Amino acid sequence: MTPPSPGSPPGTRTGRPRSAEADRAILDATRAALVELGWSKLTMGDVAARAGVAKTTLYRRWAGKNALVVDAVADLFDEHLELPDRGSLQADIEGVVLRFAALLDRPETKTALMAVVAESTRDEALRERIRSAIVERQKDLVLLGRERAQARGELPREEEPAAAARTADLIFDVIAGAVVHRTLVSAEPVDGEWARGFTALLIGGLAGSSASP
Amino acid sequence: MTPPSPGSPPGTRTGRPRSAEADRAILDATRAALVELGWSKLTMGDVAARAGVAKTTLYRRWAGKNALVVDAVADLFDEHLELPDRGSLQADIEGVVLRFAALLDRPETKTALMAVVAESTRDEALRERIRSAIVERQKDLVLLGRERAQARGELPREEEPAAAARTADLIFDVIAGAVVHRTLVSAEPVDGEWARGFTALLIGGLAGSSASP
DNA sequence: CGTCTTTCGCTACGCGTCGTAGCGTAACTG
DNA sequence: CAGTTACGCTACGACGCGTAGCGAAAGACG
Repeated sequence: MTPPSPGSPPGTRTGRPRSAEADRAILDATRAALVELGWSKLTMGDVAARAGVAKTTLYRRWAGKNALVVDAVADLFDEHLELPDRGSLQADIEGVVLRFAALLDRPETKTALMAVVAESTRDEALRERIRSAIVERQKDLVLLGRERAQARGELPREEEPAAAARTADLIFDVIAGAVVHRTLVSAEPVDGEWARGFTALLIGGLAGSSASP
Repeated sequence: MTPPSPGSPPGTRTGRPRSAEADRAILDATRAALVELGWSKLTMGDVAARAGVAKTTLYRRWAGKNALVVDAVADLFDEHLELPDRGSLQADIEGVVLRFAALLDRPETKTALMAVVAESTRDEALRERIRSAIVERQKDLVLLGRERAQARGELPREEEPAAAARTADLIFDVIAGAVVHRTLVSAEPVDGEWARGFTALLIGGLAGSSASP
């Protein structure tokens, strides 16, 4: 019924294998449809037609629009997973901010990310999927930058693991939240100037000197 | 055809007036439906049935789901528009953070806010409506707290208006963005402890002492 | 009071999307 | 070769959308 036989190498199934090309075509078509139509007007039938596959094929692989779009945009977040060491905390934060902003600036992600996050408030599985496929990867960049700063002595190390984790969560919420809010709610560009001002605020705080070059 | 006569007091039209009670019933029904069904499963027909009005009445007043939901949640944001002076910048920021968090914690706003923001990426009029009805009011609270802190001498005044506006925008994006991200993406509660840690970070910056009481 | 104007509830409709069922065919395994 | 799974295709019922048309109700105005 399900596996060919218990004990055979997992991933090796009998029968016709799924077309990897179809997968790629569907995800590409989904991103194209997001650009042209946006989240709300994207339909499964349209994606199927663009990808050159039958609508039933989509439903065999994804439960619906939510899951499909999450996978489609998650692909974009796979591309930039390295953070070059720019030598200072200030430069590293600016780098991760600008990189995250570049991803959010794409029309596919703009319209899709907030929509799936909105859906995730009522779908725990979807939230977990978003978390592992998108959020956690961005968070790793932030953690990496923090680690480097601590190695340089720019930031204090926290010994207690729980407190360190809380601080890391806080920093990530601040960075990601600010970039998302600036881009999607305020609808203003995250450019180099904004990144510099934000980084200065994050490092020095409100009490620090006003951020003017 | 359109106005009774050019020159008559605007807002005074002949004919049967619109029922204010129906307006209230519809918005109440919309919020109730958001709680029970969430954004994606909310339908105009269902809202009309809950409100005890005909579906056509909804369409006479709102263009569609987006506009209706924006007005429904905007009502919630009208309730808390004062910020008691707690005497210090730290306490004022914690106050505004907790207040904003309390609004976001409602199930109606959780599911609706991100959805309409997502739609607004493709609808300029909708974005403007969100901005004036929701975002700008929260921003005023932040500006008020900043003004008080400057009066107390806790924060420096910026003389150049353009720079001051940029800084204000930045601070607001950081505060609102962090709270939204914590609540909706990380899906963790914004409680007093988090508010204290966030405020300490915002005021003192990463370079400041680790925020441990 | 009667007339005019606008809103209201109601019914009915065409349209598009959803998600699934059923079938014959294609691809791969042993 | 037989067995198994994926695929394309068609068709279908269900449902929400947004609108049209109607008679009745509720105020404004003379």
